[in-house]
Amino acid sequence: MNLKQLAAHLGLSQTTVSRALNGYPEVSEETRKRVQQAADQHNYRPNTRAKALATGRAMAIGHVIPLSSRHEMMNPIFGDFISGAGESYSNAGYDMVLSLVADKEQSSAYHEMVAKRNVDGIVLHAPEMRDPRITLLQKIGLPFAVHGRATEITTPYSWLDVNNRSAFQRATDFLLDLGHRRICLVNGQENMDFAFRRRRGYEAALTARGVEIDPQLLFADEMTEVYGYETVRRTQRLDDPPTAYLVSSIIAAFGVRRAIEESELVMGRDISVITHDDDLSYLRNGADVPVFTATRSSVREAGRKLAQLLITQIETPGSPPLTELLEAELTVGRSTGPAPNRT
Amino acid sequence: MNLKQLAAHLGLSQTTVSRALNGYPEVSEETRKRVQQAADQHNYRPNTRAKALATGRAMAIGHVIPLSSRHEMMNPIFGDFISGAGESYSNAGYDMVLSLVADKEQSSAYHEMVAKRNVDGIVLHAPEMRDPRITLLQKIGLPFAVHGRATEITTPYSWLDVNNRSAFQRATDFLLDLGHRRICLVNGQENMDFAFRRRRGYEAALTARGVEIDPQLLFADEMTEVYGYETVRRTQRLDDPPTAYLVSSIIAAFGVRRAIEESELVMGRDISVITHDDDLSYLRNGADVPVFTATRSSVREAGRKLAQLLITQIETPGSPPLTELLEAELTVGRSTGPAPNRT
DNA sequence: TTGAAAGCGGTACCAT
DNA sequence: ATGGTACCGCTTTCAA
Repeated sequence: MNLKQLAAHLGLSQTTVSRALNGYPEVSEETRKRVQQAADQHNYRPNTRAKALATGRAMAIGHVIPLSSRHEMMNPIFGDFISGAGESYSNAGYDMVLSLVADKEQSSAYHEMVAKRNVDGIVLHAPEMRDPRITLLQKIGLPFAVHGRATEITTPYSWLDVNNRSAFQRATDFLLDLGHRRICLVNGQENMDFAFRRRRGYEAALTARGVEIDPQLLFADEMTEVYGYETVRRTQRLDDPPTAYLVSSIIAAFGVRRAIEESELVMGRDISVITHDDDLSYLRNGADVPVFTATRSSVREAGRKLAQLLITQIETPGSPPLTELLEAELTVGRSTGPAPNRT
Repeated sequence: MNLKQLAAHLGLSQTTVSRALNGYPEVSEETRKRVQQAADQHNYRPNTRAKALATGRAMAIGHVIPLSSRHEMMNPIFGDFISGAGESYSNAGYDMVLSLVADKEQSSAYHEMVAKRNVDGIVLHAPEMRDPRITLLQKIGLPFAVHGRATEITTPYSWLDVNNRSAFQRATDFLLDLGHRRICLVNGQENMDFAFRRRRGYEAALTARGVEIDPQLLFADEMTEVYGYETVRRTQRLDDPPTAYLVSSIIAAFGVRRAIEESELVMGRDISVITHDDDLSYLRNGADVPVFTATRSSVREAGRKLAQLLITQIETPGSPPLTELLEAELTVGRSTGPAPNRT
C-alpha cells in the first residue's frame, strides 16, 4: 500500500494524506483521524527511499569500522557500544548502516558514503592522534561524531571519550600503592589516540611519586597475546625486571599472564598484572587478571550518548560541536560473591 | 555531481550516460570511454536512494538483533560474524543495516522493514525452535536466511548452522573418556534451537556408552555467571554430585569455575569443566577453562557464507533455499606455545 | 547508437 | 482545509 493507493482509497489527494500523516496543522481534525485510521488499518509505511529522495534526508547513520588487524575494533566492546547506539537510533527513527572497510579503502569509503548519499552522518571509531578521516569529513562537510579523540587535531568536532589518562593514572597509582616501583606498560600502538593518553596517565602517576620513567619498561604495539607474552619474556630478562605489568588490552593481558605462569624466569617472584579495556567486565571473575574497566552497561551508555550527540548535530544544523568525557570505573581484583546478574 | 549534470557536461543525454555507466551493450565504445572517464574524474556515484527508487532494489540487507537479556546476542561472537558478513556485502555492493529491536517489537520491526522497503533481505539471528519470525517472513515474502535453524519448522528456508549436536556429543565423549560418569549439562534455554540440539548431543553420547541420563544433572536457563555459579552450588550438594560440567556458554562457565574454586563443597574433588561457545577462542589461553569452540576465523567464515547465501537467493529469484552445516572445531585444554598471532 | 519521456513514491510550493 | 503539480535522481520503454 503506497500513498497514492491510500489517497485513492480515501477519496483524498496525496497531498492531504501526506499532510495528515506528517502532522501538518492545516488539516482538519476529522480528516486527520480518518486518514490515520486508514493508514493504521492498511499498515501503511512511507517508502523510505522515496521519502529520502524527496526530502534529501536518508534517515540513516553510518558506522565505518576499520577491518584491519591493527585496530581490532571488532572486539567484545563493539557489541555493547553498537547496541547502545542502536537504541538511540531507533528512538529517533534512524537506521544504522554498518560498513566494514579495509584500511586502505577508508578514505574512498567516506567519499563513497557522501556521494551515494545514503547516510546523514557518520560515527568514527578508533581515531589516531592525527586522524586523516577527521580532516576528510570536515572538508566533505558530512556531520560526524568520534568515539574517542584525536589529540593533534585542533579544529573543533564532536566526540565522546572515556578519560583514558585518568584511568591509567589511577591504575598506576594502585600499583604504586602496592609497593611496586618497576611497572611495565604494555600499551597499544601509540598512534592510536587512546594509547597515547594512557601512557601519559602512567607517566603522570610515576612522576607524581618521583619514580623514574624507564624507557626499557615502555612497550607499544598491536595488542595480541603474543605481544603480551613476548614482552614478559623479554622484560624478565632485564637486570632489574618489572614486578608489575599494566596492560592496555585484555587480549594482550592473557599473553602476559600466561608468560608469567609458564616462565621459569619469574619463579618465586611476586608479580602483579593489571589491565584495562573499554569493556570486559564479564571476564572480571573468570580471568585471574585484575581488570580495570568500564562496565558493559557504561559502554552501552557511551554508544547511546554518542549516537544522540550525532543526531542532535544533524538535526540542528549550524550547532556547535558537542563533546563528552566519561570517567572509567575502576574495579580491581576478583569479586567475592556471584557476579550481579546483568539484565 | 549527479547524472543530469554529468550528462550536460558531456553533451549527452542522461539515458546514454546511464547506459554507458551500467554496461549496456548498445553504447559505442568510444562514448562509453568518454563517459567513464568523465565519471571517474568527477568522482560520480549514483545516488543510492534514487537508484533504489527506480529499480526497486534497496541494495541493502538487514540484520535484526533481538535486544533482550534473554538471547545475549550482542556477545563477542557477534563482532566476528558481522564482520564476515560485511565482507560479502561490500563485495556484492550491498549495505548492511542493523536493527537492534526489543523483543516485543520484533514482529512489528519486520513488518516495518518490509513496508519501508529499505532492505532486500534479512538475516535472522538466534532462532527458537518454532520461531514465529520465520513463519512471518515466509508469509511476507521477504528473502531471508537464518543463522542457526528452527527444528520445528518444516517448510524449507535458507540457513547456516554449526553442528551443535555433534559438537556436544564429542565434548561429552571427551569427558567420558576421562572417566567421568556424572556429567552435569549447564545448557542455555532450550527453546533456543541450538540449546536443544546441544542437549541431544549430550544425551546421545551418554546413551551410546550406556550411561544413564540423570534429570538432576540437566539445567537450562539464561546463560549468566550467576546461573553457572548457582548450578554448581546446588549440584555439589547432591548425594552423588557431578564430577564434570559441560557448559553451553563461556559466560556461565566463568560462574561454574568460580563456584568450584570457592566452594568448600568441592574441596579435594577433581572436577572437569568444559564449555562451548560459538567463539571465544581468544580466551583459550587465558581462562583456565578448556574451551570447545569454533575459532574466530571460522565464525567470520560463517558470516561470510551466510551473507553470500542470502545474496544468491536475492539475486536469483525463484531459487530453492540454500543450507549449510558447519562442523565446530574441538580444542581442549591450554596450548603450550604462545597463541598464534591472528592477522 | 542516441534521446525524450514516463515512472518509482514521496514532499512541498502554489493555487483554490 | 484541500488539491494540482513540479521535482528529488535514476532507470527503462519507446521512438527516432
